[in-house]
Amino acid sequence: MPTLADVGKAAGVSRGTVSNVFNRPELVRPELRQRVEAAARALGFGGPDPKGRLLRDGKFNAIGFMPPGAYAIAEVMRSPYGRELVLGVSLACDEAGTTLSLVNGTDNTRFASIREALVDGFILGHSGDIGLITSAQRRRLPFVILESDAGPDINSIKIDGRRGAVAAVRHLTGLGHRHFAILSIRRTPGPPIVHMPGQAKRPLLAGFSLDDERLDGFKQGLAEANLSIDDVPIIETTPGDPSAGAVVFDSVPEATAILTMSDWQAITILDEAVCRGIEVPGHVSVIGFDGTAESARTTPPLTTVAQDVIGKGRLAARMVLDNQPPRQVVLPVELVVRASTAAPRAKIR
Amino acid sequence: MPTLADVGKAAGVSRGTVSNVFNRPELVRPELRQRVEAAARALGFGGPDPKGRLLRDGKFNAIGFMPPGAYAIAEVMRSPYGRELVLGVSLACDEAGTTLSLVNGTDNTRFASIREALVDGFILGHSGDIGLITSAQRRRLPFVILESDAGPDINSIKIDGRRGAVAAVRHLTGLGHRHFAILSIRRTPGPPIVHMPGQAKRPLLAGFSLDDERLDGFKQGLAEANLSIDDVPIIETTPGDPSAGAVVFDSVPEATAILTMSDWQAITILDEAVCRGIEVPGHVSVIGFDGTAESARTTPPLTTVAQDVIGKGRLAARMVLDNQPPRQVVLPVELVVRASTAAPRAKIR
DNA sequence: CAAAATTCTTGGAGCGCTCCAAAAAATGGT
DNA sequence: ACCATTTTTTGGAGCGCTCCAAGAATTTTG
Repeated sequence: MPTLADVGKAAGVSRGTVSNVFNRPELVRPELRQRVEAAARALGFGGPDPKGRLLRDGKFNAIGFMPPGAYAIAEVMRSPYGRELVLGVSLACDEAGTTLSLVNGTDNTRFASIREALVDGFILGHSGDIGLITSAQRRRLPFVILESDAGPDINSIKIDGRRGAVAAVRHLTGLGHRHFAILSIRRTPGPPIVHMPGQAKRPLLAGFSLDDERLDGFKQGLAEANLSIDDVPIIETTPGDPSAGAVVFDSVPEATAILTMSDWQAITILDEAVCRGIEVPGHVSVIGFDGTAESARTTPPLTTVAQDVIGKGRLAARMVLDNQPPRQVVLPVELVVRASTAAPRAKIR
Repeated sequence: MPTLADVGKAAGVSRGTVSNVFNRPELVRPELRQRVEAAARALGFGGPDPKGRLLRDGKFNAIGFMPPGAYAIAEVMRSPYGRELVLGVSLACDEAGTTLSLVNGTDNTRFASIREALVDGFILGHSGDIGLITSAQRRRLPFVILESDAGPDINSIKIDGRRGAVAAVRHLTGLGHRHFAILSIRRTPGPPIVHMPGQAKRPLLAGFSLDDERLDGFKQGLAEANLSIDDVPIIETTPGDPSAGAVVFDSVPEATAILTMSDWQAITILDEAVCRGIEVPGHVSVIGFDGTAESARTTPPLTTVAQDVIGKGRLAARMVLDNQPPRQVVLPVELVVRASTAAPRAKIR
């Protein structure tokens, strides 16, 4: 690869002049400029290498997005929530003329990824791993963490998951439902885990504040209707796991209402329901979470606990870009009632 | 920001030793290592700055994705096609442990973006602008261009758009349709442009080979049924423009079949049809393009010219990552018949 | 036509790091 | 105690660039 100096030598000028030809052409005499340009072309020099400049002035002009938990970028792109989040971030990046780096990192390389990412700041998806946060702090770059409790010195944005979960349950108990199943999020790869009532070690408080809050909200909502979450089966599934629906219907056939933690999970249920000829909301009500665009397009359209995912992504990017003193933002949620929920039938299928 | 040298001074060791502490800790005596680590902590040094390393060994470990045409990243993320494409790319990036940079660039900054992007190679969305390609070549990094004719020295991947378009028309004419409307892609911002038959300057051969090929395929398909594309209204709309449907129904009320260039456009039509009480496929048949996941979830599910978008993205990333001699890949398409197309009713609404 | 003003070009310094050959320190063997 | 090994640490070189003060060339002015 030729460098500025090589071109300079070929054209009989100095490094600095060649740099000027490319960066401030108005500073160099037209005739000389042409000579330099010709030399550059002859050598196949395509302009100053950004690496050099980078070291000199130190801005990457990029922000990084690190997927939540231990997910890969592709898993984010697959999930309706993840896509809208990235869309929101990209909106802010577009405005700011910044590159958006989707930073990869498997479980064991996440720390290295944070240390090495070529970015001016980053957005961390939620994580139960406190180590990631200290790792991010060490880098001394502005960053924001999503859906995690991270204390007052750290930028964070989360939704009011508890309130959303309560609202979901109230809606359903108000409709007359008494038999629930909860679809919770499995945070490790693997098949669905079914926690039936009475079993030891139910997955409350697993360390992910996102999940814990919602579960806690479900608990509260159920309690308000004199129901105990301890009597409700909880199924942990990996987001997008297509077998989720089958497992739910097989292990909790008596449920008339299914609470989920994401639209994606709810959609999975809807798909399986179609396969089995189970009617939604006739036989069973399903409620999503997030209020993604997809939730409005399903058949039937999903009742869901909506949040402004795009706005959240955009805000996250802005916080990183603006680099103000740390804030902890809690975004509101709103129950959007559509057609996937209705009163239970007197007799169950 | 403290540097290796600062930490070294504080700990009474050399730059090189500090570097070793962070990169090859096994090389340095435990006791010394601890001293250095303590000094680093005291100074708030969070590890070697990646900028320095970068200049030294020159790999960004990232590939760039530059949106097609003059679109912003957010526009890519919004479109079903764009999302799947990025998903495919991210899949390959995950496997390779590479960062995916979504490179921003408005019309006037695209060249600069290519020149400056901190990537080891890139994927260019289709473009009518040959300048972009030379600009990319100058950078002398592996790159691939999507859906464009770029000659034999350049990596490119495209689908067989002509064949797909022909198949779409055949399907419809086979069903008995004789009255068409074509939804083509407007490549500049702005409202839909309606080209009625007989008007001058119809938008065939607009310079985007993607569009041109499909239009040409439509033409051929129509010709096979003794129909002329010159008699078919063509409406150019910006992808995702919600007014597209209204414009089509208003300006071509006699059409019994609507050909589009993307699922997204077709979905727009479906939405508008619902608003107007127009039945699909009862009153009008609609055919999509791309075969994205969304196309299977609409009501009714879309008949569409399907391609393997995810596979395309993945292949593109692989080509960049592998840096082999240039190839020109043409991917097959397949007409997926679903429920948005049917024989026209005898009498039009 | 020399001096002053202006325009253009130069090359040193330095960005922070890693590599590596060589020096220094520690260890081991006799 | 001494020399040969082995283990640790050192610091120069260099990655490619931009900035900038200073020097060179050119143009303007009196």
